[in-house]
Amino acid sequence: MAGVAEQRRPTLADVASRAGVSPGTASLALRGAPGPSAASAERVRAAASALGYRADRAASRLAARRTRLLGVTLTIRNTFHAELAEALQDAAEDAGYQVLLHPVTARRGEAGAVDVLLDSRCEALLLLGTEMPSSQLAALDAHDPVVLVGRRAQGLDVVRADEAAGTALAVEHLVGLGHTRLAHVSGGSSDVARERRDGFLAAARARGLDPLVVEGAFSEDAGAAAAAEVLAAGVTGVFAANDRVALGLLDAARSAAATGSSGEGPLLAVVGYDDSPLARLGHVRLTSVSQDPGALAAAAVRTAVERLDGGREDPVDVVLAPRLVVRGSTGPLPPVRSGGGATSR
Amino acid sequence: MAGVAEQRRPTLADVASRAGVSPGTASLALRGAPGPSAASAERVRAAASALGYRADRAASRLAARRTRLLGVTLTIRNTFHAELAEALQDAAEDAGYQVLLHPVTARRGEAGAVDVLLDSRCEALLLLGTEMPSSQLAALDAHDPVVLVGRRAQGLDVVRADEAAGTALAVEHLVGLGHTRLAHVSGGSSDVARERRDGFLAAARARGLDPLVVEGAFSEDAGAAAAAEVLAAGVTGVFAANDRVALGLLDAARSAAATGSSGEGPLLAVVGYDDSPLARLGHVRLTSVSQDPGALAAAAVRTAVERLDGGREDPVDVVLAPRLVVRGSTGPLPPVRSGGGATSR
DNA sequence: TCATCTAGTACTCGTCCGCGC
DNA sequence: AGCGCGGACGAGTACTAGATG
Repeated sequence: MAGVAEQRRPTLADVASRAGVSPGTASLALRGAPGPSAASAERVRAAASALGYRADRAASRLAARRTRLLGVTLTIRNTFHAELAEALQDAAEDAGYQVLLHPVTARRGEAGAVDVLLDSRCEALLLLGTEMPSSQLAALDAHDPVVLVGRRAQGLDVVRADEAAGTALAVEHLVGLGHTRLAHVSGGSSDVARERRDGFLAAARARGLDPLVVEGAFSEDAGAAAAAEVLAAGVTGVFAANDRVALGLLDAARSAAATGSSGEGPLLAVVGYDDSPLARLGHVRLTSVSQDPGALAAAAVRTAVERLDGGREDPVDVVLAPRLVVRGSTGPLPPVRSGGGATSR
Repeated sequence: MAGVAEQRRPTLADVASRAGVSPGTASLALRGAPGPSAASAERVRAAASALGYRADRAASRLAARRTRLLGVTLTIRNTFHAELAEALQDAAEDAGYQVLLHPVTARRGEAGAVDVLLDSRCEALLLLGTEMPSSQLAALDAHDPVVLVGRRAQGLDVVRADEAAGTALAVEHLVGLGHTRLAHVSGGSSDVARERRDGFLAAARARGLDPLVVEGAFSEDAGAAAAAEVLAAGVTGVFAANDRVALGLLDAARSAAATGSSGEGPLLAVVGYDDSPLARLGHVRLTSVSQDPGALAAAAVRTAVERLDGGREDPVDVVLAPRLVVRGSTGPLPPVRSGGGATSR
């Protein structure tokens, strides 16, 4: 249905001549910059809207000699990344920047995404959950500020959640509910998984407990696989390495309870990690540690802007306190639940 | 850690002079365009890589008088949109275009996202699951080609999955397994929900069945709420309006089975819709109708490119056949399952 | 003479800057 | 001083005209 009104897009020159001013004046007026008188600014605005003028961002950025663009790479299917990206958008806008998102795809990979961002002259790179080797990261950072979100690296700006604190929150919550037989189903051997496991052990032992650790992975299957051992050990409170593990665990525990002797429903109080959409599912209602994407995003933008506008040189490591989102999957000991799995609301 | 090598980025002119050719020749050589001799092309490439030159995309687009940019709006938290976006990236690349993604955020909304894309001079707009009024869509389309993905609108290009066919696939699958007492838990009153309900009724009746329809919504809670009615009616096979509904239903049915008389596990075969990550969860293994994001993305790009490069004027309605992804949540009648819910693998 | 290659210039569209009024 | 103009500029591409063999 296009076709008809195929005339050339109006340019700034068109607006200027219609308003009877020079392009320079029109540019200032449209950006609300000081200079033009109120009267000419008004005439320019009127002309612009009459013509349906919209500034060409590519041209603006070229002429302005800076782009005010923050490049963001993310694994777009990762819902946590998605939430971060959304929050970054707002945070960047507040700082007078614009976000350029590029997903990491199977075909191009992270390096491909970064290339696009660099070719678009992003002034800084915010990498969500990057898996690039740190030598490459350092090389990038030598040219443009790089901010890592959710991953650590020597000598680079990092914004992350405090894993130990999040873990402690979970343990504290379980203990507060009366659970003393605790277990952790780990996420494997990655940095993050290790931090959570070590944090769990430290927090539990600090409370005089002798907790169980079942080695696992960041998957539902790992959680399900750990269920038998956890139940056999008489554990009542579990801290899972993340929500997926928690989900598998809950599900397996529920099934075991259903087929087993007591028909009382799940006997486990389970805390997850990430506060993913999974945790919010109506029938799951998983208590989970939230990394607060809004706060992480704001910190990431702030970190980049400090480098760009503030002239900071030394790398920072911003560690944010997570918070615990309590839902139905954790209850006091002995668990008082309806047979239906999640607690009644 | 930046700072040190803060010299000006090399430009095409730098590359050209180092290679001893004119900028025009260098430009052609770097793009692999015909013109330069093999020898000069090689010299240009060498100079470029020696200098670490990367063309400025903004400048290129400005000079080229076209951007070859496809603007995509999406609800980034929506995992289906995320999968589409990823597939669009690849499809666009194959067609010689580049995708510019802009998430719809709470703050700016769809109109805001579209504005950014238009200001970036995207040549066409691919809107994923748009909720814009069709008058606005028509206005956009009058200026630049608009392709709607997953939503219908008069007079506009549309790419979507065939809901009726997907529904029929689900019914056929259940009937093929021996189920004759079928039910559908609907998704409410939206267009898509209605198509799925009507498709279900038509497909079931075409097989001489008298199916049950429980009105619901696109949520786990709706699925859980429908469970009692479905079970009481003696239904054995359910087609849920989407995966979330299916999940709620499965969970409630499983709980009912656990507390109820027979300890045999879920008695329902359930088919979902969307083949979302939810369906793939290890402990869920939900049979689901897949809209095939790869195919949708390819069709969407093709549709846009036909308008841009092929000069097509009349709107098309591309309807793609969905496919059924069979997993553990559906089994033959009587269901032979281990007590653990999902079938053993 | 003709195809190949190349240089040079015009151009894209805004923004920045120096200068006059 | 406040306002506004004209033109250079940013980093490329398109096109034309000319040189080469």
